[in-house]
Parts: sequence; structure tokens; C-alpha cells
Amino acid sequence: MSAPTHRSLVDLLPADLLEKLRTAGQVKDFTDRQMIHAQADNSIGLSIILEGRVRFGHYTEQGKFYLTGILGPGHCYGEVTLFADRLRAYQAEAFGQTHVLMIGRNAFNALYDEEPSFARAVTQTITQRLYESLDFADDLRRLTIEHRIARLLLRTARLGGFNDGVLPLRQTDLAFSLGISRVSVGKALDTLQQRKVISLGYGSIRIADATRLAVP
Amino acid sequence: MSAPTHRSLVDLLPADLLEKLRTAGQVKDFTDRQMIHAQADNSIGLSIILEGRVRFGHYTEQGKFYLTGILGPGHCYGEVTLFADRLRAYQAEAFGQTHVLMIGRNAFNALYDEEPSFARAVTQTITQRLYESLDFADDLRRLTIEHRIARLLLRTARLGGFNDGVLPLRQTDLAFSLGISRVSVGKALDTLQQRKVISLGYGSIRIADATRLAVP
DNA sequence: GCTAGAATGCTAAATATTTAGCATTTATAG
DNA sequence: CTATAAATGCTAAATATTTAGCATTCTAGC
Repeated sequence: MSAPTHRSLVDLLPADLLEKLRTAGQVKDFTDRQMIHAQADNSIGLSIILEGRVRFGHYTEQGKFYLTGILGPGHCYGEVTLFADRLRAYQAEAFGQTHVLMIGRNAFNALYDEEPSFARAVTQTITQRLYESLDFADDLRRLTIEHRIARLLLRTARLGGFNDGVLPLRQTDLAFSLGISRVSVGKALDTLQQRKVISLGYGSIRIADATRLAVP
Repeated sequence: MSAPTHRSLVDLLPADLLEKLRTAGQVKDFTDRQMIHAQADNSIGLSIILEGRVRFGHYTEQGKFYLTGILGPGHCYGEVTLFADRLRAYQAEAFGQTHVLMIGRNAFNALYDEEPSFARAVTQTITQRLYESLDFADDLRRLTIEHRIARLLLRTARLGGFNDGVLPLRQTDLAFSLGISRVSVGKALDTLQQRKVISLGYGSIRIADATRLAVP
């Protein structure tokens, strides 16, 4: 009963389609912390992360960045602008040197209509993300703080492509992502560290034992 | 800046396609509280609610039903079995006399590949639901209990098609859906009732003033 | 109409969580 | 190497929430 893993759009695409997409769109490069999309901007299109990572969140009145999630190589975002007629929910900014393939509305629609396997891959991606989101909402409702944090760390490692287990997360980010206070986060992280399933750094958390972290 | 509303699959489909779907699938009838799908059953396919409503949730060890959501006429479910290779997350049971159009995996795939407008409508539906889910997770993290309940009531009325504003929800259901205790739910409902935006019944809640309920 | 079961109402003690500080550690820019 | 800002560590009081009861109200089915 191994759980199916969340596969990125690029994973789901036939190789030749990625080439077509490269032709249809344009690759843009960003440096660390550079803004890619403003929150609620009115651009429409699909963005595919070719290299690097993208952080989503927003700035508070005091100019602090509040993180809601990170996506890594192969993942895409912007579906909501194409299919749900909604504005972008979050600001997107580069995390490290990042290359993003941007496909505008018209190019996207043309490909979507003429390439069933592209349409299918996109739908699979969105459906997987829906499942993740429902799952996350479930976490928020049912789990203890400690367990919620554990699941968030594992999810971030997975979607962000942090295969070495080192996550660039501040305790403030975790607090914001879970809607709890920094004091509570600190307390729970302390417990997890004592159990030796994670180790804490300055602005980062390392997953030391993913297996045991998954079942608290 | 009127927010785009969540449109059901049937709303999004061209009329002739609904006919095709009826031919490709089969309509099944259910009576109140009859089980439609067991949680984690291994059936694969799309279900479209033609008439009536479907409640999603699960039974506890003590045999009590815990509600997570209700979908009304025109809405569909089961996308996750088709596109994300996951088991059904919840048990589905009829709420009142209900007719559901069931489309099996093969029929679905055939139509999906040969009818771009069907593929698009399905993707739009899933994307909208993703947006709803992200929005709900945001509610859980940011809002006061009172505000969370208000949003849940409005969302249930919308997705369940309860146009008269009378929602068949027990306080226990709200508590479970939000991951809080029944005492807290009762307290918040009391406040909302005093503000005359809802009125409480036995096993039901009536939205008395949707506009003021939306901005607590 | 009665009755059993279900749902709600109510309460206070126990527990969990936040708030609002300030101290300490760490990384970065100069 | 140092100064600075950022992040974490720590604390206690204030607040919010749950727990675990039992009482009351409501409804469906007989």
C-alpha cells in the first residue's frame, strides 16, 4: 500500500511535449528573491519551473514576507488564472537562481486543445494539487501541532524538491503556514529535535529521519 | 469586483455534451441516507449529481456519521480516482432522493479524449474546487471561530445548492468540519444568532442575512 | 399522544495557546 | 572584524479552548 507520490507536471509530460512547450513559451531567469508575479496581478498563463524554486506568500504592512509554500523543479503554477477566472492568490518570488517557462494564455489554449496528452498532464497535476490541499486542510483540523508541523515539513521537502532534507524555513514561516504562534512552533520543534527526527538551524530545518517524522 | 462564483460541471458543459454523458454512463437512484460509495473503495469514475444532494464524510467507531461536505445538483466528484490515482477520501451517501450519473473509467477517458470541451469543463471544475480548498485552508488558519463558521455556512449553501438558506447541519458537523469543539461552535452560533444573521433550528441552521454574514 | 434517541444548552475545571516582552545567538554586509 | 539586523530562545500572565459532565429540548416513529 505504498502511497502514490505527487508527480510534477514535467514528470507527467511526454518528452517531446516539453520541447513544444519551450517553443510555445519563453524562459525567463530570476535571481534570488526577485519577484516573479505580484499578488493579484492580472496576468494569465501557466508557469513551469525548469530550474530553481519559487516561494509563494505575501508581504505584510511591515514589509515582512510571509511564506505559504515552495514549489521546486518540474512543478507548475498559474492554473487558477487559466481555468478558474481568479486572480493570483499569492506573490511569487524566486528562491535562488531560477528559470521559469512562461506560457501565455493563447499559446496554452492552443496546445491544450490540440495535444490531449498535455491536457491530461495538466489535469493530473491540478487534481494532485487538489488532493494535497484537501489533505492539508484535514491536517489543520485533526492533528496536534507537533504532527501538523511534521507533515508540513515532509510536504515542503517533497514539493520543493529539497532532496537533502534541508528546508529553508524560519519558525515564523511555519507559524504562519499553520496559523499558530511562533512560541507554539518553537515548542513543538524542540520536541521533534529531542526525538532526533529533525535538527534545527538558523532559518532552516533539517529532516534527520523522514520515516520516523512521518509517524509521530 | 464581484467575485466569480463556483460554477458546477453541468453549468460548464454544452447542452449536447450532457446528453452524450447520459448515454455513456448510467443514472442510479438513491434514497435518503443510502450509501453511494464506501470510503476508500476502489471504484474509478466520475459521478455527476443530476438531482438531490450527496453528503461526504465517514463513520466513527461508535457508528456516528461525521460530515465533511455536501454537494448539490450539477456538481461532480470522483476526479481524484481518475486523475490522481488515489482512493476515495470519504464515504458518499445520498441526502434525500438523489439521482447520480455514473461514468466509468473507460467511457470517461473516451469522452475526455475526443471532446475538448468536456476536457475543459472537467479541468475548470477541478481547478475551481482547488481554489475553494485553498481558500478553506486559509480560513482555517487565519479567521476567528465565528468568522470560520460564517464562511463554512455560506460555502455549504453555495456548493450544496441550498438556495433557501436552510442548511441541514448539526453543530457536531460544524465542529468536525472545522476541527473545533461543539462548545465553541455553540458559543459562536449564539453570537451570530444574536446578530440576527442566522437562526438556529434542531439539526439545521438558516442563513437569515447572507450579506451581513459574509462580513462579520 | 408517547417515548426513545438525538441534538442542543449549559457549566466549571483543566488544559492549551497566545501575547508581549526581552535576551541570546547567528549570519551578513561593510 | 565588527556592527547590525534577523532569527531564535525563553518566560509568565492573559486568554481561548477543550473536556466531561448532566439537563433540557426537539423530532420521528410507534
